[in-house]
Amino acid sequence: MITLKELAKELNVSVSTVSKALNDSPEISQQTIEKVKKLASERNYSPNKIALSLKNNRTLTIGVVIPDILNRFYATVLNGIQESADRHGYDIITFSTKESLVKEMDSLQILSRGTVDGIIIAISEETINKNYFNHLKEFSLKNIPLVMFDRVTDKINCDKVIIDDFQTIYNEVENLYKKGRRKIGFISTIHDLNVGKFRANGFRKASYDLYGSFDKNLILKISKSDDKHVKIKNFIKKTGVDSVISADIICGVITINIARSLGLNIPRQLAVVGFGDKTISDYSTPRLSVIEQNGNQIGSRSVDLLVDRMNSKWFGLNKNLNVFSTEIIPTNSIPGESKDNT
Amino acid sequence: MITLKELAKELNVSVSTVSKALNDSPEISQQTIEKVKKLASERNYSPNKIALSLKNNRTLTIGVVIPDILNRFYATVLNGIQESADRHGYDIITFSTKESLVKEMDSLQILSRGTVDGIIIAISEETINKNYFNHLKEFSLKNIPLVMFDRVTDKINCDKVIIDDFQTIYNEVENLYKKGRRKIGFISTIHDLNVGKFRANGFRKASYDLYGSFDKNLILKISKSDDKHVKIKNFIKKTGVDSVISADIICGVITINIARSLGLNIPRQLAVVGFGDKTISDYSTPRLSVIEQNGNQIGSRSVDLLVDRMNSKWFGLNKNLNVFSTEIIPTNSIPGESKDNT
DNA sequence: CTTATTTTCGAAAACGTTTTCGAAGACTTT
DNA sequence: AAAGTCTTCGAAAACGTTTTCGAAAATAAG
Repeated sequence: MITLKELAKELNVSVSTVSKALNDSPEISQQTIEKVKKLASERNYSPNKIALSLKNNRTLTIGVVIPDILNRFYATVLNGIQESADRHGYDIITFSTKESLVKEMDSLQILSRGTVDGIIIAISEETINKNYFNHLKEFSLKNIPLVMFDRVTDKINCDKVIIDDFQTIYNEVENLYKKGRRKIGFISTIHDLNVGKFRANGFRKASYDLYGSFDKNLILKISKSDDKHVKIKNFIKKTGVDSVISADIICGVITINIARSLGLNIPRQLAVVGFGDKTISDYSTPRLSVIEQNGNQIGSRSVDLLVDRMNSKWFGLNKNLNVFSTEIIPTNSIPGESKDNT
Repeated sequence: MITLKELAKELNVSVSTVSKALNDSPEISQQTIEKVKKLASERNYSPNKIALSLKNNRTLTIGVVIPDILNRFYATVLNGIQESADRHGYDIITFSTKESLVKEMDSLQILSRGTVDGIIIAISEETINKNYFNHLKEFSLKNIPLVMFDRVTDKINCDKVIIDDFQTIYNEVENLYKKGRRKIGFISTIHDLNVGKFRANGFRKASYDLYGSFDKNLILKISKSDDKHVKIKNFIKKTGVDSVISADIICGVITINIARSLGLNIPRQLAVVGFGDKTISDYSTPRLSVIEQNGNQIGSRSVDLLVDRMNSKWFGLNKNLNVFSTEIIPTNSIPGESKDNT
């Protein structure tokens, strides 16, 4: 790493001259500017980012905290964050909390030590369950901009980016109903998460609105220790559903496979649709129709909101810093062959 | 962000006293140490990481450059890197190059500006194809430790972590042969990558060794624009294979689905095994038997090697800095029901 | 030829730490 | 009481930048 000082010594000028020359300051003569730039490029000098950060009190780095990087949805969001951060000239430093509150607190602690200009976070499952948010509140105090996505909480005042879980499922139920489905089932492995509850509520409300009643046997809750294959098979056989909505990524595919091994025709005898992403649908024959949460867009919008807020913090745009927005990203319906396409 | 200076002013002592007190220096009396620590914890002071980095010429940060974060294998490696870096007290800053040489160069350029102590990288597809590695060579010159994994090249001298693609496939062919399979097929969507070639070579060599000959029709190369379902279906029908090895993650699952829709019994009439990871096997019925590249371990070992090298650079352990090691991580065979288990 | 103005550069401070070294005060030892 | 030894602290430098301000040199004006 070559420094300004070394360049200066070699050229017999002062450090300040070198700095100004490289920044095309009018204080410096064209002649020396060229001389300096020539040597700088020979030695391929580029300014030390750490020193700049210290001087400017800006790191041009965003901290990202997600519950699990192996979860494809969060990987997609991270991808969107990367792209957008890149566009805005920010680097990102990532933490994966493994759904643990302690790890989340540790990560935030590290990030609060001056390494980042702002933070994007989806809180962990444990954090939600324990209803503990003090570690997040401190950021508001420290005046470090914060954006939450997907896993959010009312307890914290900040910009948020979410999808409308309730409405999405509601619409999907309605959709299936319109196609003549009269026994719609709902499978979920995430009923203890907020988003899981919202989705289940959407299902429940739609059932009431459409049928005038709601049969709770049509909801299948699967926990981590359960054997998914067995529970789903029993569910299909016992309830005799003619369609199934899966609240999570994997169960949709499994349902298709099981239904076929039970000799059911898809989608004629059983329509299947589930949350997921495009690639997942490749894993089943016929391809699963998926409701896609646009992870890339969620990530990208989170960065936009964060950058906005950081800018108004530094450059004092006339924005009211106490008004926070919650942005709802629409879901996409990706048609496969596992339900009736119009 | 409260600073030493502010604490010092409030306590009417010098900055150096505060610093020493917080670090339990014997120069400072117990009395003032306690006084300082009390106020520091009240204000929950923690030292600014940027300032420390500048002072110590150490950032305690590792740069990670991967081809695509949406590729589950790389996400898994990243996960392993995270965990191990965490254990060693390092943060990580990530770049996803989208298989682009330019993005790779940009990322490395940023990382060379003093933000990281070392770099872990899997080079992009374009980089391999264009055979261009100058941007990597500069790091050896700048004396920034570098570790490559998975996508590596002989052109660069550094520590490397890989799996033995050739031998893994070779063994798998042998395995199937021992179970009585006599028409073993090989499906690949990655034949233009190094690892893809190694795997194909393993297949070819094993065929020669076992059959004494090699039928090139038993290799199916699928490119990005192809319809996987169609090509695989034709392949199965035309060749009449009794077993299939998939060189990539997804084709194994698809093959199972297609075979079943063709009425083939799995594994009796067609055994299927493919590269992938545990979770992927859930997507098929019967569950796919997978050859798992231990991404977590690859990531974790990469960090270990890097930390070793950084330590010997700073603390000058007697290690010879010009001797580099290449570590081979074994693959795991995760039994599903899609091939004959012993 | 003197004075005013511009051009061109350098010294120093600042960002937040840690560390070296010197100094003042307290306490021991004769 | 004088000299020596600890104990306890502060000033200053350093890490690599940028920026402010002042000064010297060069040019222009009188």
